[in-house]
Amino acid sequence: MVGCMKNASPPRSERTRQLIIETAAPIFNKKGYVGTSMSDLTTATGLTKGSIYGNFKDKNDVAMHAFQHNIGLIFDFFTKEINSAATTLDKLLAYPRGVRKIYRMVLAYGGCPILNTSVEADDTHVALRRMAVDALSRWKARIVDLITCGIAEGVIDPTVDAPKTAEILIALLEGGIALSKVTGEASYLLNAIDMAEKQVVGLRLGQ
Amino acid sequence: MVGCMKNASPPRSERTRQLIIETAAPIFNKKGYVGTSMSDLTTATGLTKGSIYGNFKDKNDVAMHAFQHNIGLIFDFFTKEINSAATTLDKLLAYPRGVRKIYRMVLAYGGCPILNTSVEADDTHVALRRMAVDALSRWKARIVDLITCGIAEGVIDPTVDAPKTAEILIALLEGGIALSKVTGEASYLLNAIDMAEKQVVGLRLGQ
DNA sequence: CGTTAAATATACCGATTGGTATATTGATAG
DNA sequence: CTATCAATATACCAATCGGTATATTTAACG
Repeated sequence: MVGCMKNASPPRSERTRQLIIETAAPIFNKKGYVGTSMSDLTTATGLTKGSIYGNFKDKNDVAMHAFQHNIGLIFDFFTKEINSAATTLDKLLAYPRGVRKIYRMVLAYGGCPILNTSVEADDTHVALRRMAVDALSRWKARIVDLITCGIAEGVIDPTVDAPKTAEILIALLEGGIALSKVTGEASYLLNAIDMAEKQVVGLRLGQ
Repeated sequence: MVGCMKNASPPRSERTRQLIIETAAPIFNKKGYVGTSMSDLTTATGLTKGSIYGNFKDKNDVAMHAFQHNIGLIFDFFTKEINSAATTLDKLLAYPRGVRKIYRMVLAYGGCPILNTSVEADDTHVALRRMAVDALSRWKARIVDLITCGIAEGVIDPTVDAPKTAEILIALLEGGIALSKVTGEASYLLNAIDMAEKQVVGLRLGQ
């Protein structure tokens, strides 16, 4: 039986699941799906294959939960940044400024999970690829919504192409992260952030 | 003995080397280094492992030559585009416009080899990573040179930050390619190209 | 033609892969 | 304390990995 569970601490299996996910998340992000082996995960977690396969169906299952975890971290961070911004323009600026705030951590974490998964996920990783695409479209939708909101408020030029602006901002930030990661030079990302910021400020109505 | 070789057709081994490199190049670009197996290469080339290992030291050796081949294709293309441009500004515009000209081919090829290698190459692929960084720095240097040239000619605003502009252009194009590849939507790249073009035009002296 | 050496194919190696069946552990309920 | 069952560990599987030693083919030369 599952027992009463008394609302106390989470069940043991749930804690190991979380341990596995949180341990696997940065590993998958750095080494990729094919580059990460189950033994990488047993070594890092201190668990055995029996424990991992008792909590997850297979490697793909672990990878997908790890990716969801990574996406959750990012979205939670930016949600907080956006919520603590007063104006619509500041909410939009939360993206470049948020990246600037945590870019060291992001690079140490292996770069952006969305782009990393996007680049690696060929046709053999359909599920992972779709998750990356979903995360991207949610991100884009948020930016578009903010721009639309800014237009409605009369603070953003109504002739602005919101989807186009969103895609450019995402391309700038994702490209900057990847290039700074590989070169070890922060300037790629920092310059891309500056450009993104300038782009957002340029949306303002009446110059 | 190696014979006279009479300057006729290239030696047989050189032809198989080229076959292996040209066959392996798009495979490595799509599936990555760890994602590509030697049996992938034997299947695709129709050769056997004996033949491949007779012409290359190991998998790394094949991958590096394949990467160099990919980089060569790109650099040759843009060199032609730049050389056929009349003015310095048109030479700079050759980058975004060149990408627009061949973006379908690039996406079908698996995206940009530089970014793909950059994202996958962690600390276990030091040599590949360095090749990607080298390609990036050569690309950046070319853009900086063109901007410097434009300033000297008096056609580009001398207050322009050349390295910063170069890094932004690269981030835009690389980000756009990766995002369009994973989403299947060309708009990411096309919008990034538009932005890059606008950025170059904005370098002009006296608006 | 036959010789020779280079180029390719075959057959195999140990190590590691993802995955599973089973044994062992550990906490909980009675 | 004991029985129970979920949770974890152990031991093993076939398949594939990168790589090599050797056999076979191929082509140029005298």
